[in-house]
Amino acid sequence: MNVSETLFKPIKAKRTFEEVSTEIKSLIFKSVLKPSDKLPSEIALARQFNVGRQTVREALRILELSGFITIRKGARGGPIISDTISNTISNSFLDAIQMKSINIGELTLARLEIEKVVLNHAINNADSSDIKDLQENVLKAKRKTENRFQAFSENIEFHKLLAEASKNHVFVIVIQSIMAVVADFLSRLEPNLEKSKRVVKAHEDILNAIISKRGDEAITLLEKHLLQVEVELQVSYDKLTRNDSVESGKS
Amino acid sequence: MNVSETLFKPIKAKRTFEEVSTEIKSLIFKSVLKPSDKLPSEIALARQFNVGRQTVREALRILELSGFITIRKGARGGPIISDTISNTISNSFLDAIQMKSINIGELTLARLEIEKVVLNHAINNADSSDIKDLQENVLKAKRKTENRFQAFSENIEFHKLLAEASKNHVFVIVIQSIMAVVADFLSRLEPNLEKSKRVVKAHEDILNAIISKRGDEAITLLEKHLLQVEVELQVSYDKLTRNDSVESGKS
DNA sequence: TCACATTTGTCCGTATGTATC
DNA sequence: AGATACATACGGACAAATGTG
Repeated sequence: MNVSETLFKPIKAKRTFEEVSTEIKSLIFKSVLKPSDKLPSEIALARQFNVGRQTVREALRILELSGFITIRKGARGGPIISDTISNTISNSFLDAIQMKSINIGELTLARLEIEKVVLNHAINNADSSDIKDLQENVLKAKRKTENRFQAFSENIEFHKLLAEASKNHVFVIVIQSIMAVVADFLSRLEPNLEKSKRVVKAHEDILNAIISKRGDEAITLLEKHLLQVEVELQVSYDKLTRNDSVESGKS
Repeated sequence: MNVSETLFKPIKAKRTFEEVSTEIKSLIFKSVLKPSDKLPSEIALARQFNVGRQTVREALRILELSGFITIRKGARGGPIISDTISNTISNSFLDAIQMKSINIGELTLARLEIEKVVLNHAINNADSSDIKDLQENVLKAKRKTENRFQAFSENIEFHKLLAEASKNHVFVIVIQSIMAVVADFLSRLEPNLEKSKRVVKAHEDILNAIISKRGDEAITLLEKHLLQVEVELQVSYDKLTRNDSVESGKS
């Protein structure tokens, strides 16, 4: 009868390591524990929570995978509160993408549509600080390519900075997740300086359009840019998957 | 060896439990292990990998949190390959949302923009099977509200079905993640049958517009629907956060 | 209903590798 | 270079849960 009560009550018996991890997690949410704070060692935590070390370890494993803490080994090491959690979502995203075996066209389509929306908001909401970040990003990427290095991470970062200029955290998280997938695709390809240069140029053009408030042009440029990337990605990827007998040797 | 690959993957695959978890994960990716397959017990895995049981447990913990396996206790229990991984992303999303303390307006704005895009693709790509799923969803929700029950999960599901009709897995994953956040917000509010009925009605109208190929109308209806939900959400939420000394009592 | 076997959950002791001082 | 502190990892043990006969 009382369906509504049981509906939201997980009858799941909580395991001790889950209680420990959620306890620590909630301390982080409440900002009692802040980024770069150091947690007690495993042994100390085990004593304080009155549980075994293995239990603590599994709790720490969860927090680590969820991106709340990083763990350093050695003296003065131990669990440390992380400042970012987003790369964890990206990892989950990557897993899901791999499970669904998503192809480049599908990825590009979704990316294009969502980034257009985000760019639109970025154009309207970007302040001088955002513009400065974007300019520095492009400049750094430019210098790198001029020195005959690829600007891989900078070119990924550009899109994250655009998302941040939209002033909407949800957009930021979504774009970060998608860019992780894009980066994963890109990382499998062989380096190509010319392509990297073209990307930097495209970013520069988009940024200039944003600065001079030519919103429609910025979106058109973004569209062209992403479709161009897709073509290059597709070509390289086909070449790669042709000899795709990638087997990890047994040991 | 292959330095170029390790350049962007300085992931320390050093720890033993990580090697174990990635090994099992890759078996899942290669479909050697399929959903509902049963993995050996911890002790058996420890023997086969020639590692300790603690190491196996930490590897299983990772796989469990990543959504690849579920674990049952007791005889004939053990780790089982899951068929879905998406709820994991949603959990990470929820964590990130909580960290950034995202508000309802921000969430609705992003949701609206992204869902409009997705709906657009759903209108163009939905086949008869998608329409049938959506119709059944609305029908089920309707019956539930007529029997004076809320159609909570059905109303969430409606938006996921819309995303699936877009025929783009990336959209599906993104929408699922966002809806997890929405569901989280909603679950904190007190049940309200009238609101649930209004939502079902809105879904029905949107679905009818899709069926009769009135794309623009469908989008307009969606827009109205989401904004209406936002208003209700905001009102209820303000009421809720007024007496917000929410403390989880120890038991 | 009642044992029984299986498997996870948890704790403890110990040993080793590693980073810091 | 040596001592210290910490994570990592192994093995043994028992409790709790759960399905089977």
